[in-house]
Amino acid sequence: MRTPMTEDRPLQRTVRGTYRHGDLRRALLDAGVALAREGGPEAVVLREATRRAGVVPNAAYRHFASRLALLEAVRAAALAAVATAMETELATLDPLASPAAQARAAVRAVGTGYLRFARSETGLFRTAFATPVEVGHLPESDRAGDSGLNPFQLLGAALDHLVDAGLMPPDKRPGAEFLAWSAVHGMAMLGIDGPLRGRPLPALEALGERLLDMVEKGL
Amino acid sequence: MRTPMTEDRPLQRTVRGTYRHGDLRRALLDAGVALAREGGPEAVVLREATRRAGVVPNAAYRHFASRLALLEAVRAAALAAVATAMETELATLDPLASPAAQARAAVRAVGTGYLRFARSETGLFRTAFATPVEVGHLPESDRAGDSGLNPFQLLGAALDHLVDAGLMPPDKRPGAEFLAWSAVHGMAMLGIDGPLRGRPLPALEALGERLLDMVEKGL
DNA sequence: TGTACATCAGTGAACGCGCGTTCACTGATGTAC
DNA sequence: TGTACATCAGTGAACGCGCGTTCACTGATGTAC
Repeated sequence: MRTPMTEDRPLQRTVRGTYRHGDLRRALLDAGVALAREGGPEAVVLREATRRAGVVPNAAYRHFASRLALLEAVRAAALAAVATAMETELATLDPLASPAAQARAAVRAVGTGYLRFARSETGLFRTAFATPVEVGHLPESDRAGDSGLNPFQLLGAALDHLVDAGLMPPDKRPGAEFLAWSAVHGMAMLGIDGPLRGRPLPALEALGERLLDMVEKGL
Repeated sequence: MRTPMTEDRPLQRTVRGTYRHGDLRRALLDAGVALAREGGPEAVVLREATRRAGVVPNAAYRHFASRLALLEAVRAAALAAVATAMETELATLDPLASPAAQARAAVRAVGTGYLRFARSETGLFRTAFATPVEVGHLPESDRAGDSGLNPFQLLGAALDHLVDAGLMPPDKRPGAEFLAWSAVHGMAMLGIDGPLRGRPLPALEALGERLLDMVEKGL
């Protein structure tokens, strides 16, 4: 039942050789992200992270004040990963299209990136958005992608372009990100927890497109 | 930190007097529901349920095969509560309105019921919809409200009426419940976990209305 | 109507588990002289 | 360039916790005769 990764880590302690680890903070964070990827936020277990880093459990306390502090750092990394997924989707857009077409496509790309990430990186997605607690605040940049924007800001920017292109009345703009986000977030969650779980990918993609149609028309 | 409820329950064991409990299954289920109400699915802890029922921990195994079986029963009860909330909202509708107006209002009522339930009974809502595992299957009726329909079926029925009233093209009907549900579910979740948490109630109600506008227009 | 007995709901005691966290320590590093 | 020493990253051992679950039991109930 143990993964190979878990299994051979104890060796690493021996393998390390040096008393100092080098960059334990980084190693713990990486291990935490891997755990989140595999099992969501509740899988981010301090002792397991130290095991994977090849270090004694309490060594973690040199770098994180508590399990929650580690989780919060992992969460920021997960948010950054979502932002990157969105940016990847945005990068596929046709730069030659009209501004209006680009604006619409950007909103869709942001939504598609979100949905795809939720599907392919469910554990990280849940860590980013379905973590009950939210405590310490880290530098905002920890949650951002390459563009320096976090997922929420990327959506906001796309909606701004929609207004700029005359495709959305400015008076509808305030709060619109919550409407678009709700739709997409809900579908993502229904695919994880709910009635959409386990549906074939093409069906999910098609449903996602219809959802984005609805949002576009409804905004 | 202990609630009064937790505190004085040990007395109940003494108070009971009888060796047989009477209806322990019911008592455990009620306790489980209370726990879910207070803290969501992860708060449904077998030992605590038995404590509240005034009984020794392993007594639960006469009535539930495992902690998960209890959780599943609680989950069904939570789903039934959501259905009831929807039905309550549906009952406020004007029966004199035109069929078309009624159909539209019914869809909104279902959505509003869902959103309000998520807000007022967050723990039960999370238990109903954000429970990671889903194992044993109970009688479908355990998940239903007074009408005998579960939340999903209530939404489906409302959408059917929309088609009947000529407000929705029949070819758009298949899968439409997933679109509507996504929107509403997403907003519910953003209000629990996400950026909408803690917003003032009027703002949330207004956002909910706008979301339902979007769904109506977009479907 | 009274008694013997099977049934089974609830008891008592114990298990192993992995967790987060605290303590006093030891050993490597790098800085001040 | 060489040595003394402060710093602090990682160690070792232990804690208390509450959990789900198993076992062999005991006591009340209701059914068969």
